[in-house]
Amino acid sequence: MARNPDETRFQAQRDRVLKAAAHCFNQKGYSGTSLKNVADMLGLTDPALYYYVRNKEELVYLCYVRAADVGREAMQRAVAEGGNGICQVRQYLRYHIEIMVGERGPIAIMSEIPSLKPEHRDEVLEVSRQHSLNFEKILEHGIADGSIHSCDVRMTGNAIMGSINWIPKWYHGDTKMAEKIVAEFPGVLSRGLEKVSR
Amino acid sequence: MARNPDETRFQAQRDRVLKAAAHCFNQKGYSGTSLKNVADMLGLTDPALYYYVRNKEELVYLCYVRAADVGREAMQRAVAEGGNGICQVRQYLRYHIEIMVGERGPIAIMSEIPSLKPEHRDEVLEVSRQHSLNFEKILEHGIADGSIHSCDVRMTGNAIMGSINWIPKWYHGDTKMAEKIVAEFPGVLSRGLEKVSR
DNA sequence: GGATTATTTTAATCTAGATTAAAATTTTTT
DNA sequence: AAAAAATTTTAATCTAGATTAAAATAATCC
Repeated sequence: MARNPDETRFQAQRDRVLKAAAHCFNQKGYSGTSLKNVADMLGLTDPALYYYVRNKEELVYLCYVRAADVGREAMQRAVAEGGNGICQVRQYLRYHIEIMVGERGPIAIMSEIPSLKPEHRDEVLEVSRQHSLNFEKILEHGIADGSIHSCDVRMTGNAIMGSINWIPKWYHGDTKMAEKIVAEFPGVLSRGLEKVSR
Repeated sequence: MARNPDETRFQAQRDRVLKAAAHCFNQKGYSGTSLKNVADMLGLTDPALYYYVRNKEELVYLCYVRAADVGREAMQRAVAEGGNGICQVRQYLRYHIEIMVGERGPIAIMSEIPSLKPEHRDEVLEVSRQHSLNFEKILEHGIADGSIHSCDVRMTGNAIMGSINWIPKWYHGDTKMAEKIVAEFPGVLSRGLEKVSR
């Protein structure tokens, strides 16, 4: 029962489980996906999943942690690169979206946070709140440096995050489409922020 | 068992059921809400709901039909008013959002379409596809009349719809917030579309 | 190649919550 | 105010799908 000291194989397989689960949750909805559905995608039988997660709740939780990590990573990269506010926004959007529609995907939509057990729910909510705050900071930074139009950063952040969060609802792994999304979305979402002479 | 000839009372109560259900689904997620949760909100007991809907699947279905109606209604109003493309977009956004955060709300997020039975699923998908197409038409109209920046209407539409669809995830009925959303969102979402001299 | 550990399976449980049936209550009608 | 219709309740079922237990297979280690 104790896991392999070098956890590489276990971790890799667990990651495959999480991706399969994210795919199912995004496509069929949470209630619509049984553990059997997830197992089938991997050529396994449902009880095998319990080798990788304690239960279904933890499966969802881990999917969400993974989703949160992706967002944080994208934002950190963008901020680390520096540049003015609008530039950081664009880079963040680009990185986040690239990951979502790329190899690392699918990333789970956080639709069922309330179904998580309290500790998990609080953790995920906190992380995602923090993510929003960090995005708002970039916006404020951009307003201060004159690259972003003065705006309500809370509402603007909510609007942009909503767009991103919803992507997995309509993007289903078509690579042709993926390129288009990566090419178009950052622009579409950031154009309204740019400060321009009118 | 036969319903009252003037269905007004029945319909009104059923509408209350649908609103309560939408609220629960949005807050607790679909799997996280039992019929008892919905019934509790109305001071009823779960089997009472079966007087208004055939089963849980139909409850979800009706919530989605209601959500779709709201979107269609908002768009029809906006289009009927005429004006150039950007103006219609703004009006549509305003109307749709006003309804979502107003008295008619909460409106269910369509997160569980795949869980619907085939006929219902197909119908809801078709209606929502049509809604997207209609929005794209407005965008094209705006591009043609010079009020909207040339853009990929599919991606732009997806972005804006995503923002709107996600609203119920973070808006939980605070009226102060509702005013802010109505005041800010249409602008935030449409600003990037405006054709401006750069 | 035998022993130990890791992974998966088959075969049972177990349970929340959806659903149904029948009875009770409330409302409306005349 | 009795009868009929509408609405809701209480008390059982019924079931899909999550979970557990024990056994079987596969991989790794010495």
